[in-house]
Amino acid sequence: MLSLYKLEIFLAVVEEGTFSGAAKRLFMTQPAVSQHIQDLEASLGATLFNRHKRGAVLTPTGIKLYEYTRQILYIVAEAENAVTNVERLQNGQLTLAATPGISVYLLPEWLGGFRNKYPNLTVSLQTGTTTEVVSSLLGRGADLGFVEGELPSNPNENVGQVVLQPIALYVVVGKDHAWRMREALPAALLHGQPFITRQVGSRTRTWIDATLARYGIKPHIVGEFDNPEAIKQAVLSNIGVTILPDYVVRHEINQKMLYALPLEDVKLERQMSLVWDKRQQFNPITRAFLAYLRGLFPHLEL
Amino acid sequence: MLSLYKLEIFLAVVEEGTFSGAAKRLFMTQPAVSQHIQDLEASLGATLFNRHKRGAVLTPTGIKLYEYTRQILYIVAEAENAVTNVERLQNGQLTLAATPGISVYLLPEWLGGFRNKYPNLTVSLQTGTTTEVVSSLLGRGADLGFVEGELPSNPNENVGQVVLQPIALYVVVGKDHAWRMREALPAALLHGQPFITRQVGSRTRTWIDATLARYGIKPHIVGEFDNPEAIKQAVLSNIGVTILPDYVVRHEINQKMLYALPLEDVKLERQMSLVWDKRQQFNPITRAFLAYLRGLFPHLEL
DNA sequence: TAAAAATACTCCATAGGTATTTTAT
DNA sequence: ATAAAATACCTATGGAGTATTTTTA
Repeated sequence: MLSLYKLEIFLAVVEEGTFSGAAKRLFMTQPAVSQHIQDLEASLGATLFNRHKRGAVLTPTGIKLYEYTRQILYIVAEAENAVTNVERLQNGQLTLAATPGISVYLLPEWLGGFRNKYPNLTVSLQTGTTTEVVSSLLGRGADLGFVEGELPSNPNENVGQVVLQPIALYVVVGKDHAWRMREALPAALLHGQPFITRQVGSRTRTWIDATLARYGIKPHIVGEFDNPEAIKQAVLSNIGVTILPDYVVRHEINQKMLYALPLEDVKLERQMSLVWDKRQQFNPITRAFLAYLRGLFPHLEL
Repeated sequence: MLSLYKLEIFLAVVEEGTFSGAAKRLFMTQPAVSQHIQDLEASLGATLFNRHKRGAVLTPTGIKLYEYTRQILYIVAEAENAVTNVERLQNGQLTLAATPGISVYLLPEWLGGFRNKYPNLTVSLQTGTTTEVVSSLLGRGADLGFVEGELPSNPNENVGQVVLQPIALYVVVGKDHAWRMREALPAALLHGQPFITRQVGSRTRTWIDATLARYGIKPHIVGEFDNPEAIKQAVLSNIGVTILPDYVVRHEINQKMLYALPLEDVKLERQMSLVWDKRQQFNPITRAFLAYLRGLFPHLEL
């Protein structure tokens, strides 16, 4: 008998174009994929792919099966959505991927409310760069992703994106810093300042560098870290100043341990977006999470 | 993830009304069925059946899943039909059920041609009474059935039937019998004759008894066997006469070892029918066999 | 020759069995 | 009391892994 699992693997091979690519997407090994496709071919008595050096090409029979497979997996997903009772699900899992700031400062709070509503579900959270978040989505590693700013430059047609909220960023200085009482700051003052920032390659770093460079400003980098928490600690230790989203330093500002100043002449604002894999339907748990998110972001129409 | 196998088991439970009934239909044990339904319920976080003394009753969620399941299994069957290459199938199996005469004298010949055309397929043949043939079909033990005469009196709405050909029956006598040279026989002569026939309970026995009784004829039963071959051997040994379909004794008549006479005043004719389980689609191999049968019985429109 | 797929093997998880207990009428 | 389902436990097959070879552009 045909099996949905084998059909999913078949679909992955079709979409990825190679057995090894499908294996990667499905987090399994290439021999396992080979085995399943061979099983399928044996149970149908037909060849599904012609194997070439640069990947696997569907035979006419394979094309027919592909059409049916899409229908079948679609209706199966619909059935699961219709009958899954998320509240009572004992072994359900939601996997989210997010960039470090969101992951550490925002998601835990949001998840608290969700976990409260659905105590049986397991929520797991992956932290990584925007690129890592996207590839986790496309590799089916994560159900939803949260990113700050733009997506990778080559826009991927398989990735859906919707803005959740703007993120205001501020220049953040320590409690003994000369600027601490200023209302706002002319951007030019940052030039040559001891500056703590994200590691090269991070999208946030690229964004800050580009934004300041547009005004001819180049701070003096004294520290590069891969997460906002480390940057905050460095500023607390008076190693230098930085630019961070408000939510990262909210607590320290209330405690008057840090001070956040807007720039007078440069608008420091990015967007926080929700991203997902457009190629597949949301599973019931993801849908429940989206419904919950709608409570936090009423404009969300997903 | 949902699995087609579990959905098939779910469907069987719905249709049979009890777990044990489903187990019987699927040729598995009741604990195995319980296990699968529990798995389904756990993976959906929902109860599918309310268990009562007299079987399992669908919950509202169960009803929804049942509707989807029918759709899903239907389209999966369609997909299999569309892409299965029967000729190349290495491990395909066709299971036929037939009553003893058909099974021994007709099917082997028909199957010869079929096996020749599809050498990779395994064909297996079950021999039993009409009732056994039908329950094998409904229990998914056999793909198609062949029966002589009518179906069991309580007509089963799940069983499809189509007549393949009429079966002419003759009085058969041994080579030393006084009647051997007659063209035809008045039925009355059978009264009190040493007669060999099928065992009580056989549909053929019932039919012969009823047909003769309608003319007030009651032969003297000297032998009861459960298959036509044994009856033929008994007639060859001059134990008595019998009534058999022509195809059973064709060879012996050519060899002048037996003689077949029609009755002058009673029409001895039954129908041979093909029967199947209307509740499910034919699988690809069964379809191939039906296509082949159409070559032998051109009027067959299945 | 290099990337992709197939093959060979080993190991473990799951599915199915038997035997038995629990449940509901 | 009895039929149905659940539970407990054991076994075996199938699916996945690693290591390696074969194929083909």
